Amino acid sequence: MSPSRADLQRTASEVFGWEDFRPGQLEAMEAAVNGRDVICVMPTGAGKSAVYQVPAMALEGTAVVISPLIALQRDQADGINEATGATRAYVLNSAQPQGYWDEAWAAASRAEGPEKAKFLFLGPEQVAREEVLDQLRGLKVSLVVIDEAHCVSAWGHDFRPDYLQLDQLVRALGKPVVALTATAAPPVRAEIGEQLGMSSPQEISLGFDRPNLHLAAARYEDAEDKRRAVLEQAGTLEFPGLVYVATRKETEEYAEALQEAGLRADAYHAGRSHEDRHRIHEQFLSDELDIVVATTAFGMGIDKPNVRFVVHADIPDSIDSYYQEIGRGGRDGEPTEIFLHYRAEDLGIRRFFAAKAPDEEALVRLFRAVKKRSEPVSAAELRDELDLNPRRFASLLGLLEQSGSVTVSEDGYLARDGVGAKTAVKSAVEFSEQRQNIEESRLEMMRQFAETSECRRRLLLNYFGEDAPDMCGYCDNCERAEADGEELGPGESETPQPFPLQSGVVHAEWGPGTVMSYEDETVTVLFESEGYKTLSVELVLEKGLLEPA
DNA sequence: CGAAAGCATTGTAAAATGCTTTCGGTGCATTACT
Repeated sequence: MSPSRADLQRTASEVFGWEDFRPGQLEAMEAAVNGRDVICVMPTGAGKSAVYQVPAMALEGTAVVISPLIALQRDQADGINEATGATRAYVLNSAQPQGYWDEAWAAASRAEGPEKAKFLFLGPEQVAREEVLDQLRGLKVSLVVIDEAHCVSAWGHDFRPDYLQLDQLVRALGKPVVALTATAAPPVRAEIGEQLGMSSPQEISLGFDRPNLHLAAARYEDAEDKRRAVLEQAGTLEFPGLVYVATRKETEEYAEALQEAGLRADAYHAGRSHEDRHRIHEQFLSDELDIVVATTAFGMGIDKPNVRFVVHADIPDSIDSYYQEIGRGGRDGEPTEIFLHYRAEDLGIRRFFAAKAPDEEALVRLFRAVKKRSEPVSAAELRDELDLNPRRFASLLGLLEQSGSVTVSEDGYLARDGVGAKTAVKSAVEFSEQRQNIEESRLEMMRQFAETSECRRRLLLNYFGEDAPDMCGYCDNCERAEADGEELGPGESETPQPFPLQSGVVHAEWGPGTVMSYEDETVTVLFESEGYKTLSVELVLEKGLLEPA
């Protein structure tokens, strides 16, 4: 029988010392113990870990936790082992000796008791290994947990393509999936569900509003003007704070300039040594640094309450990334300054990072290798045969699978009947182009945030599918409007809103979509296959561009 | 896509101009070296 609400509460209290739950936590836990897939969207610090840790301790068997960073896995495992006073969690990766793996497998196979492993932490790369998957199949598994689940869509396609094979794990274990993330706009949520092969997941979203973050932005024509403004501002805001930039070189340059101004600043990016990265992280946590200037490398797993500002010297690639980064500010609920320094040219480097066309020649070879077999073939066998670099291989195979030319089952990959190499490559390329269109439209939404003259908080909340008042009163645009004596009460906005927010609409060319926001006499619609499109409300009405779905 | 570095041109000396090339993020695992 599955654990009851009272069982969950008792486990939380006895094992972890948590006496009460925050909103959404219990709901998510109950769904999981009752065998339902869950996508749980909660800000960091809202107790996301509890959502899987409590059910995993209350259920029989071992939870398999997939997490993107080994450092993050260690933190979680240490927390569990400390709370339980025993080794209940194991972190498995290539740095561990065989003996440790053996010990973990043995501990997971034990009968329930104080020595049984209740959690195994792995990265997607480990789960993609046949022998690891076989071992997992042999265990009694309670839950499959995907931590930082937005990585599935952000990293899965090229950077860490093994994320694309997680549906194999889900299928092989046949247990409820708990996907956890701090940010996920509707298309990201949809992709998480799809990539993980979740069946009608329950979506639990805790609310995206962070009222203590003061949102503001400024636009520049000249790069040097922007640089000066960033440095000047960073010196006057209350510490500690974060400055996000696009490149490693910029982290070094800004950090140096800030040091020369007498501040305790350092540069953080993935090119620095492990020692430096660790030291900077520690110094930031203990308030020994005023400012960390960082690329996107700095962030996941940082839970510091008193970050007083988050300044972007370069625009991020999407509102999802932006929200994630600014969300590291003001966790203590105190007023926190969030500022975006923007130049239209800065969008260029984001386009560059997003632009990756698949290798058609390699796609042909891979598809032919699958097609010449009448029986399903394993990924490992294909990889050995084709001698492609492993990363590219996984990304191409994922593309063939997602574009529908290759099917995957527990036995392996099989070409779909009647599909030729030419068609397969064509669909894969089209699929990849469509994904890029969506990426481009997400960047376009970020540009809209940067350039808007209306309430920034409303734009953010609408992006995540939440309703919001016309004006929040606590962003630069609202303050300017108030100073100018503008007053926009509800329903008084000049632009007509022909379709309700979040309602379904259909466009003749772009198909079905969802109304996300109204802004400056335009309406933004999220189309399933095209991403975000912004249309003039006047034209929509005049030409009948949208029909209610 | 855009910034910056590298290089050649200009026209008789040095530095300024303009064209071409290069480079740019995120982490796992693995491998070849100290």
